[in-house]
Amino acid sequence: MDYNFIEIEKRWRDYWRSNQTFKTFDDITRPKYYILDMFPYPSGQGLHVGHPLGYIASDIITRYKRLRGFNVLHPMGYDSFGLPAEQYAIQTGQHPAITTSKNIDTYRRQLDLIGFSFDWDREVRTSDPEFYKWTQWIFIKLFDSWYNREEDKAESVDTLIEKFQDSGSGNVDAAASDHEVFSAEEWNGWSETEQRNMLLNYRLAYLSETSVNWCPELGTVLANEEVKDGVSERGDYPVERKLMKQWSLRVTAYADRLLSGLDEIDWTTALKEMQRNWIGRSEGATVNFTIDGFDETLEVFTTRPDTIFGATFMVLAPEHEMVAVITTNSRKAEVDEYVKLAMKRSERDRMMDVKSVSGVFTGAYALHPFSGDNIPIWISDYVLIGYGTGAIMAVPSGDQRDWNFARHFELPIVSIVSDTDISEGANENKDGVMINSDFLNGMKISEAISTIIKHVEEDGVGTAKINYKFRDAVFSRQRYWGEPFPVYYKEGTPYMLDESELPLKLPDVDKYLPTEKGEPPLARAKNWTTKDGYALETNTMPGWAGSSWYYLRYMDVLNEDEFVSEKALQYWQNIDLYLGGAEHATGHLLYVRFWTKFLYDLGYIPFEEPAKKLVNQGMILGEGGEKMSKSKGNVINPDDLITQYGADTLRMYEMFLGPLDQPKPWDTKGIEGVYKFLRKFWRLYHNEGNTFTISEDVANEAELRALNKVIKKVQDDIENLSFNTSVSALMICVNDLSSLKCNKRAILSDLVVVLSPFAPHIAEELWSKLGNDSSISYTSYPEFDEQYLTSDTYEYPISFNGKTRFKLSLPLDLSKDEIEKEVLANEQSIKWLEGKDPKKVIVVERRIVNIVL
RNA sequence: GCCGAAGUGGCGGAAUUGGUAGACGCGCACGACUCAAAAUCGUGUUCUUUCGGGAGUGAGGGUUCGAUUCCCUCCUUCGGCACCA
Repeated sequence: MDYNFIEIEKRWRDYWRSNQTFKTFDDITRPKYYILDMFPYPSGQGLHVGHPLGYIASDIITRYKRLRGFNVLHPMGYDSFGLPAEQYAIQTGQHPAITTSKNIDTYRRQLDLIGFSFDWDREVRTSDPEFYKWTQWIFIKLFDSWYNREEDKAESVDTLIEKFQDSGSGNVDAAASDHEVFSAEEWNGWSETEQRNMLLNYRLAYLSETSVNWCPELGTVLANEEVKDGVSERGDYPVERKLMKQWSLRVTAYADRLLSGLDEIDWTTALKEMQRNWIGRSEGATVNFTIDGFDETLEVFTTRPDTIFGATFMVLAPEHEMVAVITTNSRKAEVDEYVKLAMKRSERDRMMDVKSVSGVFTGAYALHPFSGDNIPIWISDYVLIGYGTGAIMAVPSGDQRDWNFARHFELPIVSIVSDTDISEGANENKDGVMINSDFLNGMKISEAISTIIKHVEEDGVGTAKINYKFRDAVFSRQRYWGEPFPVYYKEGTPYMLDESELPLKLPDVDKYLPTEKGEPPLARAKNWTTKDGYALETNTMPGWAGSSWYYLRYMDVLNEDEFVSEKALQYWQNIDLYLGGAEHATGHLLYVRFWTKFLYDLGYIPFEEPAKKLVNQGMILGEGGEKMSKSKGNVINPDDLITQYGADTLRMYEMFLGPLDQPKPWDTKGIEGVYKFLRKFWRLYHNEGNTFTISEDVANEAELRALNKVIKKVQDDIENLSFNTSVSALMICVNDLSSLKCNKRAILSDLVVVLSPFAPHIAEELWSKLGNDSSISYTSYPEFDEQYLTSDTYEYPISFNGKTRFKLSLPLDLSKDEIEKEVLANEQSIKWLEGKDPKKVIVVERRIVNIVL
């Protein structure tokens, strides 16, 4: 075999390892570039060809940037806590740490085979106590912080306690679960437990009884983004709503900054839109309706307060706390039954069945704050407890869902906008002027909105309000294989461990299952208490805890005193380019932004966004165009391809398949083309006998043109992440040089550098054969010479009425008139002119000549 | 239903600011080398044609000397969200 990739690739893998070629230092004399791949969860299946796609792209950029003189941070690690290892542990009794470490070894072996230039000395594993020590540390910081809305940043709870001590809660503007007004005297009179319980309303990590997504099959709660179509993302098990005491993170405090920050970063519009939709900001107002015969009021949120005179009934979510209070005796049986039914229905059923209208009248009436009319209060599951206040004022003329409900139960529909037909459906557009609306009559809708808000606020019945769709993130999991919380309980009140006691390591348990009483697996651990005998938290953190800050740890992975040093942060800053799958749009990528902003607020890091630029690589599909999966049996393993063709071929072929960010089907046959290219490349440097043969002759014009073209094309393409076209450009260049029979050092020495980011093993081999002693990785990318990219003639396409008919080579220094004259005088033009006079001749220099007849 | 991305040969795809549509590769066909095969090399390959041409970038319209590229309407596929008041 002429090009012996097996031998070559092994040689350079060994060389890179023994010479620590890719070890990265904090060299402040050179500009930095931080490029990161989303780290993988090390599953038992190992890698398929889809996984390394992003890693190959990032490795090409890394190697290119090194050639450009950048000090590149390009690390890799493992998101090594997670459900599959735990499920396996439940089945086999094997400790998840053992399975995980075995899987990591497989991943590492596979990654090494592909020739990535990671600095493995900086590897992180989220399940390593030396790593999760700092995850726990950040959790403590979250617990010890509150969000000061006046300053628009997180602060230590000490400042909040001071405010409470000095002047109570009245003047505090905080992100809170439940903001009660109390005086300094009241605060100072409370016991420590009472004070701490009150503070939980403000802490950024807090314990509360919340309605959660409970998955009985997995035995744990799930975050909203871990639930898809009412079933768990992992395993497709049904999910139900359940009230449980859970740790949550107050991510909603950052809603506005998470939104506005999107304008500052170079992420795809699709991804930004997903985050915007997920956060779901909407402007409107809350309005309080008094309930006939009760002291309590019903608060509703509406984005269309202008439609208030069209409100002919109210609807509460079945779970709403007022339902039990206001229901009249005569309606009680029916309401109870409806509530019971609604609670029993799974999320999934509820979603499946959005069309049908159902609901029950409570027997109670609210008073319209302006008209004073009695309006009936109904309950229905089309109103969600989790959004707004869990109650709405129903305006059937303006909202289709309310209209459907009104029609079904024969409730009145009052038109409130002029010239609208509401006989067949609600009018949801915002044209026209208000009617039947008392003091709003005659106003346009935008004017009516601001007017009514003013009224509502003056009358003290409501206030302008911004509402968000997304909720605080539930942060507890009833699982074993996750970070233990650094939390213990004194009489039911949570306390944080001292930092000196971190990491709080995962204890051993006899089984990885919940206890008979239904407690999480950690409750099985012996002596799961503090030194003083206080019970430790038995929940663990969710999978996304470690990934919310891991990118910081790479900068300073061995630091035992801090999660990352200021010095490392000052040099490396945030990620210049982050590559990963779009499936993390509303999970990881929202939380990592949240933690980054939080750490910024506390002054621990000097930037507010984790990644300046982010690219989603498209999925590689099976040969038939469907997702690759074990169950479909269409998984392509990179190891086999590397054995058959070599890693350099695999790398180039994955790039050649198509644009990085688009999904594309795998076609194993196509890899031959890239393999042939590398062999042809090899032969440029070798004679028929496969002996390295290089000429010292001076390069000619044609050879220099081919070389300079590829130098420019590849550098432009890498900057634009257009790797498929740079592979083409390299193929064209090699085809040209082969026809020119070029084996001159003057050309081939630069060419191998251009190829090296893509196919590093063969490049190193030829580089060393060219007589270089050190790795090609740290040489310089060649500069192209403009003079070989331009020419003094241009082959003009000559078109008639926009259709190209022939080509004519003309000197570039001709004027437009001269070009026109030349073209019209040409004998082929005469034929196409058919004796007619051209109406117009368009000459675009260096582009085209178009003759209009 | 709403939001986002994308539709180009038999296939993956190229055409970076409106200027030669189909680069590069796969596949296919034919040829060279060979006893033969593999490998390699060469030639051809959008469709159609009466060999002059004609048509052609999801469909239909528009702007323009000129549109894969810009505008409008629609269709399809993929991804996300989904009773969000």
